[in-house]
Amino acid sequence: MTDLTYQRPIPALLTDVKNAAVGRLFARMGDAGFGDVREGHGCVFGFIDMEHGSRLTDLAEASGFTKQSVGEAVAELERLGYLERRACPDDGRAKIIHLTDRGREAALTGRRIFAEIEAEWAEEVGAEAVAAMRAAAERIAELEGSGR
Amino acid sequence: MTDLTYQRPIPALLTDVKNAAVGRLFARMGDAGFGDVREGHGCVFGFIDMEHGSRLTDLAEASGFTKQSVGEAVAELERLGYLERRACPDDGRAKIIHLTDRGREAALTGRRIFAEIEAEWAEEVGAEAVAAMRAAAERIAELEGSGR
DNA sequence: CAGTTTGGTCAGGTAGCTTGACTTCTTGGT
DNA sequence: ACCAAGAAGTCAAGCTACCTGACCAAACTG
Repeated sequence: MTDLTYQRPIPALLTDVKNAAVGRLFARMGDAGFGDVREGHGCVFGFIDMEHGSRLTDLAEASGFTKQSVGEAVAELERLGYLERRACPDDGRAKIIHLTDRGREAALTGRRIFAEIEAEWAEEVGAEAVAAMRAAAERIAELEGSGR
Repeated sequence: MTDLTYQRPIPALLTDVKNAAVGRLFARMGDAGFGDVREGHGCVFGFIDMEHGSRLTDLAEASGFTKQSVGEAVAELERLGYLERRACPDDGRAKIIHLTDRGREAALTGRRIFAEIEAEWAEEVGAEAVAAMRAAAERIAELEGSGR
């Protein structure tokens, strides 16, 4: 703290900010009546096609997790009433994962809360700063992602 | 990707950027001959007093992990030759954790690599953008940290 | 209509943390 | 001077969120 030349390591810094966001998110999800949604469910809520549903494989591909991991999240969310799995009419192997009404409500609530969090950060440290952080992060993530 | 109104969730975004940094860090640590250093060792390297050493409890406090977790990292790093635990002259319960020469070398190498990574990002997306990202992240982390 | 690929599931394993219980030593009140 | 309370560190056990590997059934491919 007293060493002016010391730069906080970037992973620790980003993790702190992430945890701050996650903490706020789930606190408010709980307040909104979605206390049973966990962080690991993000691979579903974050990537599912809210209109037409998605396949497990596509959620796995998009989220970067394995089919098994996403499958477990889906199974739990189905048990909790956020999802339904329906047979795919075009492919006897596949199932289409659909949000239920409650699931749609939860997904929209989550998005709303994320927007709120960024808005609050904007009040606290300046809108330009938050926008700049997001923009830089998006560009870096994109660059690194394409290099994989 | 095609939905222009969709904002990538901030935790996923920050995690991607963090993982990009971590990936580069450990690849280069390996190249530099420190292939046995793992991410979990950051709670030591990131917070240890390089001159006078640190106590386990202080590392735990500073890093935000439990004493047990930090203790395990310290034990492993001691086995690997990066640290030494010496009895504390002022307190018979405590031990002072010191970096060995090799440990100091590793710590400095890590810091150098972090600086390199940010410099590379600066080339790719602009120095102002990276600086803005860091500045915003630091302010947010500080605000959230103080509210705990 | 065989051979390969793909969607999804089942089983088992592991890394990286946690909480809880404990020992040893220090500290502060009386 | 003593004893209660607290702090430093360790041991044991457990949990969570992932992973890899093996597999089945259905679908494409020639």
